[in-house]
Amino acid sequence: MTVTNMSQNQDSDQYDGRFAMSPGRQTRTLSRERILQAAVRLVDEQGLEALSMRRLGQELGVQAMSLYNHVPSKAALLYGILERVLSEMNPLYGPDADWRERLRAGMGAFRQVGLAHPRVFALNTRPWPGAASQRAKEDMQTLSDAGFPPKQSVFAFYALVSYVVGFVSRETATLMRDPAELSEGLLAVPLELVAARQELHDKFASVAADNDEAFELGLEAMLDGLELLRRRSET
Amino acid sequence: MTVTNMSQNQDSDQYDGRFAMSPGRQTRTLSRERILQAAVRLVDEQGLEALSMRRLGQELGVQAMSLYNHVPSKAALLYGILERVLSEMNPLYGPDADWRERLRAGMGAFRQVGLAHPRVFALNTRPWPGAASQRAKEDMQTLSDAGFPPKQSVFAFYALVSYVVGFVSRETATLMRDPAELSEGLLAVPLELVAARQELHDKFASVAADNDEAFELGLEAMLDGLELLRRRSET
DNA sequence: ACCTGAACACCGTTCAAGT
DNA sequence: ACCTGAACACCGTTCAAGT
Repeated sequence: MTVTNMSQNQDSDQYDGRFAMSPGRQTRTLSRERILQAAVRLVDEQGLEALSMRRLGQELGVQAMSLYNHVPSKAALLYGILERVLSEMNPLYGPDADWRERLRAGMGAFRQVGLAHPRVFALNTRPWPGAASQRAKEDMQTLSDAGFPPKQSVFAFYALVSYVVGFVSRETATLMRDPAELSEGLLAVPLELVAARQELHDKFASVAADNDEAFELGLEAMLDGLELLRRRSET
Repeated sequence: MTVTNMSQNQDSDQYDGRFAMSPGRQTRTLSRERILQAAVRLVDEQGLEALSMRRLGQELGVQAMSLYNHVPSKAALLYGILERVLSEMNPLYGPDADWRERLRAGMGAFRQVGLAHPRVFALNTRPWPGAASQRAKEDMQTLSDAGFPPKQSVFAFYALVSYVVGFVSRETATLMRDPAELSEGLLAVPLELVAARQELHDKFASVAADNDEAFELGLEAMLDGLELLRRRSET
């Protein structure tokens, strides 16, 4: 508001502009990495609706337009977020695990990243980025090695991954939904329906609670079903 | 701008405002029903991103703000769209169909509405509206009648519906995606990844094509797995 | 009761300009 | 090479005003 010149001499010791930098924390220089990191944090904390270029810039102590020097568009940013999050997948199984153990681990790892980043999970309808499609290839290979014919290896993988995607998308959607939001917020579900759902939920109170158990039941059922299929196609 | 009184007499015969009404087709009066109908059509044709209050108003030959006389918010509008589309579900099975046939029909009907309205399907992470949650109850009852213990009836239903949701959301997402959009449009998938995917797709060319077959394989596997479970819990 | 126009506080992105 | 400010063409929604 007062003097604005003398920008390039730094003889004054009190201020070098570093500290006067507005609410955001602009200390290190901007980079794709730093932007994605901040974006994931913002979405984790405030949800996808809260992510705008302006808001993200602010978070990084920078003008919105500066982001475009490192990221071509918001769409690319979203894709980068998905990529970053899915690359956290880390299925654990021993070297001599059978196909069921391997696929169980793979699907479990996928669910875990969903639970770790529930508000990011909605992005998963995009084509899978590198890390995830690498995982897909591995799993299909596992199925193939286990004796599934080529076509069935693909279909069996689709079957498992469809189940997990569906399960986790319901799970994360409910995790993110506080009851208040249900009736008036983003969703605007009519009130009588909220009541009806409440009733249905009370009815199965303890039941609906245990997502882990529900997840495993479905996963094991699918694995059992696929095992039947595998045996049937063994010569 | 000129005279503004004489509002309640209607002696002028030339114009009653009906024909001077701007590009849109404002013939019948506005109503929630008419709005939802236009909204579904707009989303079916142009996608969810194209649906804005202003655009929808224009489609109906009316100012955006007029919509708020019949619909409380855009969120409510979206929910209405989902409701309307999901109410099209119509599973067909004979009166003496067993649980597998019933569930197969139920899940098939769900997939069909997804295929009929691929661009609407993304809304399905919202809590299910009346028609769909009625269907859910029916299916859980079927499972219960077939001998599944109460808890397993719920979980088995979740398992099936999770599979279908996951499958159809991948299916509709790919249906909606033209290759051009992949690399530059909304998705902004990096080019080398597009190539990699192309390669993977070519590898399984004829395979990936047949979604119907893939869907049935997974569904039957799940049903088989659940049948094993059911038999196991029959005393 | 229903429709409108102007306004508010936002968006993503382009572009010319600064350093 | 990277950052900025102003501008453009949009958003959803409030509110006072018209009929």
